[in-house]
Amino acid sequence: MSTAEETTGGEVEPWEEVTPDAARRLLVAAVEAFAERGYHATTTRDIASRAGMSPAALYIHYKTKEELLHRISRIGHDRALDILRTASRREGTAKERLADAVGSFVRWHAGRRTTARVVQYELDALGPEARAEIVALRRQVDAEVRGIIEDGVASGEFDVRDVQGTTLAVLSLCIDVARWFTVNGPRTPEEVGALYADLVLRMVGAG
Amino acid sequence: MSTAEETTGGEVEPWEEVTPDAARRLLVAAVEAFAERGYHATTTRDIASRAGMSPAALYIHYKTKEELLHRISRIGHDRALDILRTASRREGTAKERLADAVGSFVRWHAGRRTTARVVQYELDALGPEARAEIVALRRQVDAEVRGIIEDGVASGEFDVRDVQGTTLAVLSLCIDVARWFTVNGPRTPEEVGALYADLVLRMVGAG
DNA sequence: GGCTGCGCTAAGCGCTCGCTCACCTTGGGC
DNA sequence: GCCCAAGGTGAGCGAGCGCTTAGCGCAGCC
Repeated sequence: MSTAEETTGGEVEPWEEVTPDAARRLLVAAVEAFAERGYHATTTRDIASRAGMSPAALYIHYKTKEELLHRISRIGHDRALDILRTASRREGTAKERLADAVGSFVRWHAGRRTTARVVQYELDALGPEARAEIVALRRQVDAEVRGIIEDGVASGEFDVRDVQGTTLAVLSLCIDVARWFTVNGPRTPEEVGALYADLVLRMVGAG
Repeated sequence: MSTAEETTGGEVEPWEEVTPDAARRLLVAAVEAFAERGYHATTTRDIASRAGMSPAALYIHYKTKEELLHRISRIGHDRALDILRTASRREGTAKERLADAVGSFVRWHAGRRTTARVVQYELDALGPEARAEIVALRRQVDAEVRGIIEDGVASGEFDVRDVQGTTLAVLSLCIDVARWFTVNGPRTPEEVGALYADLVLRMVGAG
């Protein structure tokens, strides 16, 4: 269990909060389809058939295709935020906390790449209200990383001229992992996490 | 003119190679639409009406909607590669060349964000042969950046353990600019380019 | 053992998609 | 002044989309 936790960057088997079982199967199918082809290129028939059900079954558990994306995005952002908060609020120096935050955040983007891809790149497919809700979560993600960097600057551990710009760059680096990472590649999520943590420490002058 | 060149990261008014005029207007309209809503969410009617033409006019100049994306992606990648090659082959130390490459590459992604967005994020919408052609160009992009980093390591200017991994991270950082940058934001393309060049030099141990 | 309600399916509605086709307009050559 | 190619339009085709509806099978209760 704890091994699996480490390899995925935090969670054993996700979506356990989604019930009943048929709703979860549909949601998992939607994550895979959205990650592979994108939200707009995915049909409700494709999602249903991946879940082993008829097209109409989707509408028993979800009002629209967009509600599926919203649920996925919401749960994914909650999880991402949880990962960063855990790293941010542990004991230790700012350097240790930043390395932990970047390492686990990157492991999540690499290890749970299908989810991360949907979460990070399908935001624009949401309607205005749903998008506003998610954007608020993203601001909290930004605040969490910025907080660690500010702590490091205050304690003298870090040497950063533009805190907000550096925060943006750190998150940017982590998020883009979801775009290029593939399980067929030469690196494991752990290796990428360790490399990126090291690079980020250099970026803040603590390498 | 040279001012404009600097603000956009390299080019004054692009797409000049696309003729005749109607074909260029359609292509520019497609870039805007694809960048705003994504390839699959864009309709041929939307593209044509942005160009001030009827839906059927598109098919006089392009065989399919996908051919439009292919042309955009090809020209955009050529331009991106050109920017990196120019920086890579200028005279100067590896440190200067890497700062120049990252600075101009980032300025292009920020200043010509609509194009960059399509180029970097709509690759999967291409068919197999077209995608293969673009993937080859991307390998050349990677090689150009890796070359500079290898030069810096060889000359002792850089301290990099994992050259390929660091190359990936540098490109990743630059590319993700196209995802988050907005003209309404607080930073100009020049400012982001300068900040990112500085951060990248730190990543390679030359900050 | 019959009834009820829930989860699901088969069929299909209305719509919009990418794309086509028959026809129209226009500017240059003779 | 007439012709024709090039470049455009209006109308619409077949297909596939998101989503709905009528009804089926079956587990649980009396």
